[in-house]
Amino acid sequence: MPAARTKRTAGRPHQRVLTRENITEAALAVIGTSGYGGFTMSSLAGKLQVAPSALYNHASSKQEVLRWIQDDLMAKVDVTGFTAGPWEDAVRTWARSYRDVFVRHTPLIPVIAVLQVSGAPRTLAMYEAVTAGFLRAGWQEARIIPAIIALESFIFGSAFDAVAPEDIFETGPLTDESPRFSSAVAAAASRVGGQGADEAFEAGLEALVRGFSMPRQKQVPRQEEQHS
Amino acid sequence: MPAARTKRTAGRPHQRVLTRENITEAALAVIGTSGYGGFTMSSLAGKLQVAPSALYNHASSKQEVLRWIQDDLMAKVDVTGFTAGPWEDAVRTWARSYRDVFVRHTPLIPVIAVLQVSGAPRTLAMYEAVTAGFLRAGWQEARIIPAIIALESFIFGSAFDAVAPEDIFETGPLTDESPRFSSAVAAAASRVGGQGADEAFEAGLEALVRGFSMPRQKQVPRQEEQHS
DNA sequence: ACCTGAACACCGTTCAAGT
DNA sequence: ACCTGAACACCGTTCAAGT
Repeated sequence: MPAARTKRTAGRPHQRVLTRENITEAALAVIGTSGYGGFTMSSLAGKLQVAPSALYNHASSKQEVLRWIQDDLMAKVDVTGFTAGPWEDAVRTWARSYRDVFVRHTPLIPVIAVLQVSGAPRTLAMYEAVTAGFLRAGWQEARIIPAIIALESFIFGSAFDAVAPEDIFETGPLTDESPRFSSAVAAAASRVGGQGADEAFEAGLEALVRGFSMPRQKQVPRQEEQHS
Repeated sequence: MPAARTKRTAGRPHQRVLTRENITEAALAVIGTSGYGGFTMSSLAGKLQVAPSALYNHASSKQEVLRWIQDDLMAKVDVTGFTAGPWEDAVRTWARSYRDVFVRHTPLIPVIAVLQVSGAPRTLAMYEAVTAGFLRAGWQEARIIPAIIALESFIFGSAFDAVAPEDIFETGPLTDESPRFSSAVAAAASRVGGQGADEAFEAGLEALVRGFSMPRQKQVPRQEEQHS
């Protein structure tokens, strides 16, 4: 790594260190090694080898840096399923990758919920791809946004759940006071397969996909052919 | 024996100020007026008219106070539907009140996700009531916990969504780059009814209820009639 | 046993001063 | 134009000293 860090890098034009891209990249590096607890403006500045105050010439606040990270991560969400194949499969692929991306970034979820899409191009691109897939599957236009929001709510909540300790439902000394719940926890834990959070996510995803793909009418329908 | 005023004295027993109940109550008062941004150990101590350091004789950390609040709020969630009537209605009542309670307390959601039920008696009582309702509806025991977790994930995510500004989906100058999404946003916004978040919540809740109440046809052996 | 006040080790952010 | 270093107004938490 060359000592002279800013000026003339092998004939290339002058490169600035503190760009949005560099800051975002450095932030992700800090978070990757130290987590969000270790992500401070000071640690970020240290990674970039500048004084903390220098960051404020390029980002208006730590919150803005978090928004940059958020939009960056959104590009990693897999929307390829929405261009071909059944809607159900596309939603499953999208939802799983969406959750996987944000499981490691749960502190961003409160940021996402407030994020204005107008300033987040990659987030917007994701929504466009998802909407296109819903239209392609024949969805009525006015129903698409509520459905996307509902799916996202489930995905964000599931990301939180995925980082919870495995034993949060162990009732310990209070088992006698919650016999049915304790028994249900034991029954769920004894099943094979991976983590409890994954099973819950898959169960909920399946319920949502089925619930949304059912013909809508007021009564709970009898079992019926859902889609060709 | 000198005036032992600590316990069991006739007349007016000495009342301690800094009990778990008092601290929780004061914390809720501070949050009610100043929000979570204004909720600090200092402001909490001010409300109780003690020095901040005094709190640490009764709570090990701010995080513990947050856990107390969380368990306190859980008692407000309506589980009455699970004792009588159809499972679908009980879930709807429960989910709506659960979301309503935590919409004003979204900063607690990361706390809840990690909360050990063994130290949260009211949280445990809620789970016991919900589990009893699922059993009453004929649910297979091993499926109950994943379904509850999935519903909770949706509820927590929806609580975040409910506090988002209404215009987060306005595409502004980027409308041309996301024509289908922008059009869908406009179509959803033009509908009657309350807020977009409420419509999304109801749509997702309905999908989940339907999806979970459908007979499962795929991998699992046949299931008995769940509800009459 | 429980409270006070000072202190500690941090935060994010601002700003005059430099180049 | 952009960085530095000091400073500001906070945090949560600890602890010796008091009663």
